[in-house]
Amino acid sequence: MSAATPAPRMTRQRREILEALDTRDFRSAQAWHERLRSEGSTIGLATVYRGLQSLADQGEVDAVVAESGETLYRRCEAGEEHHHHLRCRGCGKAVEIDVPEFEAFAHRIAEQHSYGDIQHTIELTGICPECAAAGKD
Amino acid sequence: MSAATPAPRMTRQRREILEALDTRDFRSAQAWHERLRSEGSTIGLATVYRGLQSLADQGEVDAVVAESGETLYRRCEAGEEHHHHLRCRGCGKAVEIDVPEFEAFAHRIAEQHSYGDIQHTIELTGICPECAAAGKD
DNA sequence: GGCACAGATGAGAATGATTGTCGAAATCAG
DNA sequence: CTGATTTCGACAATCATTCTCATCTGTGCC
Ligand SMILES: [Zn+2]
Ligand SMILES: [Zn+2]
Ligand SMILES: [Zn+2]
Ligand SMILES: [Zn+2]
Repeated sequence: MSAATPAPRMTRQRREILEALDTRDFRSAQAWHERLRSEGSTIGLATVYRGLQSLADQGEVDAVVAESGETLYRRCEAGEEHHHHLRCRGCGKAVEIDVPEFEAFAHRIAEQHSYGDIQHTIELTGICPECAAAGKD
Repeated sequence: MSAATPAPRMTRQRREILEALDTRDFRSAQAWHERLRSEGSTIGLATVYRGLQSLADQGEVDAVVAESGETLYRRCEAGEEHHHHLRCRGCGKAVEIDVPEFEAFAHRIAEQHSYGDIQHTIELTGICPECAAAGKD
């Protein structure tokens, strides 16, 4: 391995993105961008996309693909382990869930079928109490 | 009840789509369209999109959203129960898997957090033996 | 501090998947 | 067959995301 990832520079924009990611909600890149702008930042949309992707690669943020096909992001607990979510389709609020024994199950199944380089997705979505009360069903 | 779903008409195009869906692979709407065209059909792209979506609503085909955000489709066994897949990221080939007790687990978690209208996604992806041999890793 | 430069930014164009529009063609009840 | 309704298909329009490229800015070095 010749190219160790060349640590991203800490620019004003990157810092702003990190600071904006304070809520526990999953939001789209465009939504985070809007928020940053509404708080006075002049950051560009492309920069938000690049920043969030880079942070996701580093494991600093979680990224999930919604049914609509758009990618949603939220800050991840520092150095947290691999995990899954129960996410609200209305507001993006999510809680982390533990799926005991699933990791092992996945590998067993993969081996049975001789599939390699396994990845898995487990996402639960629903409507949170607040959104339900607001009539989003 | 005024508007009961007005059963879709069986047109030549709809029949062609069903016939094309003979392999066990997950492919994009565009890929299925290409195949239909290459086999002489004059069906339009929008029609393929509409048809696949309609069939997915009826449960005739499975639809999954890939990491890229594009939606992949494949015929589902007739009247089959809700299920999940182990899919090859190289060629789309998939096998259906059984995830015992997960359905119950999902509902228990949802109730603990008072989330309603629960849906869940479990997808395993990997590289199948053929694709691995072809060097797609 | 001051310099050099690779990496980062931002405005806007480009892309690519999907959806909308609308006149023409097909389906189906009577 | 006839007319009401639905579906087609070509193509324009959307929308999220990526690319281009001229400009700016951390960072390592003196
Ligand atoms: Zn909510
Ligand atoms: Zn996991
Ligand atoms: Zn299936
Ligand atoms: Zn394969």
